[in-house]
Amino acid sequence: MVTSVDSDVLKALSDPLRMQIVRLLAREALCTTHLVEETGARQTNLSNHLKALRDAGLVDTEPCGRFTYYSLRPEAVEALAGELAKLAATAREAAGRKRSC
Amino acid sequence: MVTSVDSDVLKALSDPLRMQIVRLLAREALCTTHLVEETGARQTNLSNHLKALRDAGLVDTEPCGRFTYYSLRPEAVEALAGELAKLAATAREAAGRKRSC
DNA sequence: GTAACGTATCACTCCATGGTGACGTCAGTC
DNA sequence: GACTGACGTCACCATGGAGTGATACGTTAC
Repeated sequence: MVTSVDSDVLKALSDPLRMQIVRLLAREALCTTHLVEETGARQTNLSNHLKALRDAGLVDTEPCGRFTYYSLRPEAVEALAGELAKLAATAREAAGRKRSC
Repeated sequence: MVTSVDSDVLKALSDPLRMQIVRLLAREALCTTHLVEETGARQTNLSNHLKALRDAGLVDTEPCGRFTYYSLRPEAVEALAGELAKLAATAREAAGRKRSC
């Protein structure tokens, strides 16, 4: 498929809390403790969501002593943005086309 | 919030069947019958998903006799793509920044 | 008029997923 | 060594959402 638009990434981003995490990580790398402060969510809950983001390839982890730094992977977000832009372009040039019933 | 990245739109796109519908509609306007043929899903099921896409502002409807044509709204997809690109850009320029523990 | 067709809505079941507490593990401090 | 704090994993429960059949509504054909 040409425009495969990774469904896993979209799913990972479709949760409001995960989206909030991604927005925070876009500004600077943070460790779980910071995210607990910023979001008000429980550590366990965050750990689950961070695992989901990791599995989707959206964030990188970097252990630092007993802390773990999380950072956003710009290329993953860019890839998704590109796919969507391509989809929109396709829709624009197909505007008006309709299959007859 | 600057990068508000509409969570509803992401949620609407995060379902594989809905993503498939969007991809089909990007190429040409289709009515439910066509989508039933293309996807193999039940009419009721499709109607539900189309409602979700309508509510998210991703598709337009155009009644045509007893048929209803659905078409993708490029601007909705473009808006999302733009937000994500902006997010990726923020992440790129913040690369290396980390909050100390 | 009635029949047939395309589509939307409702009520329901079932499954996936989010949130939580208990617990385990690893690193640093004493 | 023991203790504490930072994270991750597991098992459980509750909720949301997907899929479905029955049904209602509007339009076209007869």
